[in-house]
Amino acid sequence: MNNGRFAISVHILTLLAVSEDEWTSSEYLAGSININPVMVRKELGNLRLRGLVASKEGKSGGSRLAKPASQIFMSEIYEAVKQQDLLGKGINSPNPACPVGKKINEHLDNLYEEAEKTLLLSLGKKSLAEFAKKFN
Amino acid sequence: MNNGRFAISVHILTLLAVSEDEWTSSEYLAGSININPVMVRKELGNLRLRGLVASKEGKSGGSRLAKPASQIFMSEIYEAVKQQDLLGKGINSPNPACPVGKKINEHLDNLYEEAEKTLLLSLGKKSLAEFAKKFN
DNA sequence: TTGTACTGTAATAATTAATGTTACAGAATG
DNA sequence: CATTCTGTAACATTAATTATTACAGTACAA
Repeated sequence: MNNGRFAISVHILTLLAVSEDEWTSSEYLAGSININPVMVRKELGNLRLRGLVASKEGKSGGSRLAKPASQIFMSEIYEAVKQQDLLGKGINSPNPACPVGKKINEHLDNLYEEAEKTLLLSLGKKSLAEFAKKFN
Repeated sequence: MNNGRFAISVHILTLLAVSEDEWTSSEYLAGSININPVMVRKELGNLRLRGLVASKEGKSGGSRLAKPASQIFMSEIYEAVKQQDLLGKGINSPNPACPVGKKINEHLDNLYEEAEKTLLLSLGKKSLAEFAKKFN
């Protein structure tokens, strides 16, 4: 899982939650996170795809939450950002001639899947609204 | 967290669990995992440090579990391998002039810590013995 | 006592992944 | 119709991961 992007996405969404009904520019978001605006736009693109934010092009455009912060959960952000599995799915190419090598990826995948379920359960209890409240 | 190394460590330990009372060479382990023996030795070094394996130098040397597979848990392996935190601690340097930027790392850290606790709880339920049994 | 089969580890190289940057087309506003 | 935004491609840079070579040291066994 890509940990840096999770932090960036939460940061973006928190800023949007704090000024929930304004269109915020990528430039402004980038300023708070201290990264390049293009990185922010890329991340916004992903969050948009996931239905977490909406963006408006053109002058006085920007981005805002696509739904109330109370209806966005950390598990959604986690899933939006992750591309790979938590502990790494089938990275190695173990020796198929070895009884352990032959089957290990399958069994590891099972293990990862279960662990991830637990993690999502935990993250699913925390809403963005709750998180953003800490910054008042 | 370094996902590839987790897979490698579990693989190594599973092989050692399967032939629990033999000294297994890094060459053999590397053959099943399909990576370089030196990588295996590095990983063994780490596992040794954590008290999970014992190694013997010299001819007819090798490695074996330092305690019964039934007393080794996936959470231990996870902790042995991880160096960084699950979702990535304080990677960015957010703008301290922004009320959100100023405090976000602290709040993210809290979130990560809790999530990781849950994960460890889940991984702590699975022993290496249980896992290795799947390969019979 | 010496050859052999191992480990341990340093140094370095190669590869891959993550992050950052520049550039510019297109949209909406005022 | 100039301005201020977004969206995205293409590319550059940096960092992390993984692999390799090399060799000293240890233990066994003939």
